[in-house]
Amino acid sequence: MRGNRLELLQQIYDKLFETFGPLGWWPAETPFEVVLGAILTQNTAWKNVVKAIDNLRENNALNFRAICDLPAPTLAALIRSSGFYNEKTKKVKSFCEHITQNWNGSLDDFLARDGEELRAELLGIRGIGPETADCIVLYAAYKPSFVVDAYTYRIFSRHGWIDETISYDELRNFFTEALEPNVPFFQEYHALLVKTGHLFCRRKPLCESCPLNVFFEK
DNA sequence: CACCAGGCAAGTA
DNA sequence: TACTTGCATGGT
Repeated sequence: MRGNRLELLQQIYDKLFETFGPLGWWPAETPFEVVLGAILTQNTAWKNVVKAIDNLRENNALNFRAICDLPAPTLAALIRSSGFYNEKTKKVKSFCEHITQNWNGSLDDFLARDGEELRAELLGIRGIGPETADCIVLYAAYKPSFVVDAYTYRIFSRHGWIDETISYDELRNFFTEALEPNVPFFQEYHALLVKTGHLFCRRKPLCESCPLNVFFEK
């Protein structure tokens, strides 16, 4: 595949969208649900997160105030299925405390700011690393912040498009330096990469039927 | 049975 | 700065 990076990234997107799209991420009803899901899915299969979210909903706890008021052990029990439940309880609580103490409890105000400022502030909260921060900026605040994850590394390094040892921010820059910032486009691109990784980039035999294999030829 | 999932932080050298 | 380890359930 020759040509510049923008061309390559656009062609990859087009191929994946033609195959799987549109996926309509993030699967959530509210920005707060996006935040919860982004934390709960850290190193965890999404299927197990859905159970936790459903549990919260059934207990009328799927909202900011309820999560703030729930005792930690109770919250931990409700999100048990998502794994690392003690750690994740602390993370969810620390996020809520941050909003309460710094934004008078207004998640809307917190999310309404400039994307880069928001990202930096998110990274200062215990339990929110670069991927979780970018998910919140992109899917909860609707600001263009490209999300990179383990599948992005695998897909792009196995094709020889990047060195697998580059940092998160370097891989993120690989996309944002070439692409025009566009929220729906970034949202769908990340979803398509996760879908592709999930289906074809787990074990090697599966790679044979990956739609991106056409890019190995030219 | 082993291995992995839509990471992150803390500890070590 | 660059590794390593703990966190933990549930699916394949």
